[in-house]
Amino acid sequence: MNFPVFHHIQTHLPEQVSAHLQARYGYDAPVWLEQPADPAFGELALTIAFQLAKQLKKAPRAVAQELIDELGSLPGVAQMEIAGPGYINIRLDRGVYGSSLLKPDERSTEAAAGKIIVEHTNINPNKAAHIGHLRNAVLGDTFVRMLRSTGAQVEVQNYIDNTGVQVADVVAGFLKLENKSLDEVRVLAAQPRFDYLCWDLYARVSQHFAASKDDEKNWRQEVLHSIEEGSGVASEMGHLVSDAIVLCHLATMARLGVSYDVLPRESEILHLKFWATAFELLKERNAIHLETEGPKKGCWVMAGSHYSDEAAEDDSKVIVRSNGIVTYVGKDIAYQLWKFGLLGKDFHYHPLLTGSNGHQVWVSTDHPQSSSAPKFGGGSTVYNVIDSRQAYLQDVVAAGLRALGYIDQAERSIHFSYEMVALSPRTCAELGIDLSDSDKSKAHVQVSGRKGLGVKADDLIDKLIEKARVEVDDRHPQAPVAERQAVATDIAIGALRYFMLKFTRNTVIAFDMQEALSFEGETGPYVQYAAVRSRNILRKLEERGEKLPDFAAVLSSDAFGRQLAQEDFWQLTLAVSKADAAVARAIASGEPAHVAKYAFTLAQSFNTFYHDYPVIHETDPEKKSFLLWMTDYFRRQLERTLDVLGIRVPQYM
RNA sequence: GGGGACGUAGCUCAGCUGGAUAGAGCAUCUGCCUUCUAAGCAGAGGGUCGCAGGUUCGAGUCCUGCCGUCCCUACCA
Repeated sequence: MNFPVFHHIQTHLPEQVSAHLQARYGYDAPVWLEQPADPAFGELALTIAFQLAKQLKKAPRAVAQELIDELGSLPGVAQMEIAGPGYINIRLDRGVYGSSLLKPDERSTEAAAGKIIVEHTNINPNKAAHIGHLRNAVLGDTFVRMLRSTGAQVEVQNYIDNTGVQVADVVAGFLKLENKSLDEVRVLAAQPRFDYLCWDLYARVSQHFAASKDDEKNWRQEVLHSIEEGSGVASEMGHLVSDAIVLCHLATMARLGVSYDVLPRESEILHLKFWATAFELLKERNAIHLETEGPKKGCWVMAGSHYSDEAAEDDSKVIVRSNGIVTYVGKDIAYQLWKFGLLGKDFHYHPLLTGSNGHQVWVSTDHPQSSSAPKFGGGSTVYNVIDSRQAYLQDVVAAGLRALGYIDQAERSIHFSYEMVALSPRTCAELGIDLSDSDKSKAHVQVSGRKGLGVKADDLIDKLIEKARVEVDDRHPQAPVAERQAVATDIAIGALRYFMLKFTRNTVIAFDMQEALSFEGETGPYVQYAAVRSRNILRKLEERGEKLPDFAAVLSSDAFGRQLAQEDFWQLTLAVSKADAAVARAIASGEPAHVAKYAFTLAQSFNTFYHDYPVIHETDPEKKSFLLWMTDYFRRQLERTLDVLGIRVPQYM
């Protein structure tokens, strides 16, 4: 028998019950265990008697009784009892449960189902990152951490659209509005916060083009063409700008502990003819067709029936424009094919930079390199972390795979969607943003790069650190400055990451500065504080010349039975042991918010425990050992869970 | 017009495949720092789960209709 940690019980107990039902009644539906609302009802509950009662035409309570009698004793279970109209409440053996927690963590050995690719961040490299991008990166990075914590093999990709209109517009701005030469831009790009400069320039260019005449729009097209073809001054400047801004973005994300394995770039998708290859495939297998009449005459389009059951007959998505230029979706289909290893082509790579943790980031190039990069792409499942507004385009991409006959891969192309981050009216006012009357009446206001409307990621991080620093200085005026700054940074990042994770994905966040700057209540710092406190107890113990006992030697199953007979100890232990179950559930539902929620309730449990039991001053030896074990167990689980959330535990708080 | 998401406490949000008395945080109010740090703890008030039907032993959760909010519906990305 395996040891009965909660997650294990929750997954294996139903299997045993299910097997029994199959053998006894020929009943074949899945069996689920529930967690009763009231802890007094036990740890787990079966509601299967209700369904079974209907089939057997017996009273639910009678069926429940029959089940209890026939199931006999199950491992780790102390007793089962009937409650209410026919619930079967399950009480676990507390002594066995507690002592099983002393055994070292056993990593799940579930068969690795191939490589999982997670694509996230994907910021247009033409301006500074804003809070919306932070939500994307933090969600993606946390999901990656969740998957990796279960032993899965995960590759993180950050797609760089370095040849699109957004980069082109900034280049147009430098050339046309600013009359800058290549060398002048090169100097600017080497300066700090070049991304801020481009943020402002992009907003100005967008306003300019919005009000401009047609001849200027033609000129704008020329810049875009030059960049797509990869020749001319505009193209060179495009690379200069986008390469510099990518580095800005990586630096911003590194502040949050977000890193990547590989940066596939659009310029290589074009120059290495990924699209040309995909185009041939799509034509060959009739996934797209050439429109011969109507408004889309001369375009290669995908019929609406490929990507939507609801599509009208004339619905179609343009993949190649009548001027021969492929759309973004077309390039994305080629990219998605490559991710699954279905394109028959690969990028060349060169090392871009090495993170502070020694992690190597690679970027695509179009020329063979001497250095040997790992094998990228060829995943078995692909998660694209992209905001929900692009659901339609993601459907088209998956439909492309399906139309090519890659049904399984289309199924495994998962749009990990999330709602946008908007701004609260109050925060807009604080930022000095003038709102139109229609915006003023709304609950939140959309950020807009074109309007330069938004909160820059680095500004927010700076502000958070500043605020945290005030609190740290207040509490630890004697500590070295560098140390206080490091602590303030950990707290600020913890607050930010937690804030981005506490909402479920399809909730629109109305970003409010005041709310985001809070360090109390359901926040990252609250959880960090619990972890710090647990460490403090153990540190204080050492300062007193004591050390942690050998728990396995001191705490027998009987000892656990005695201590866990106390109801609050039992409830706390249960709560702490549910970390794996929480992560498993969060992966199944695709909701990192569930892990955040668990971390918070875990911290709440610890703070209650901390308040109620002075661990170090306990005089009863067995109880003291137990309390120390609880403290240490809390600490480990808090640290593990925070690690999954990408939140560091500060030295002190 | 078509497609999608949402509507839960004053505010911001959870609510796991339909289960037992609908939960947090913030805000408001009342207590608790000579104790392992009060970024904390204990407690109080606050709900026709948008409205109306339906399915079910059981509905915040599933179905239908209505009302309201938001997003998408480009030869932009």
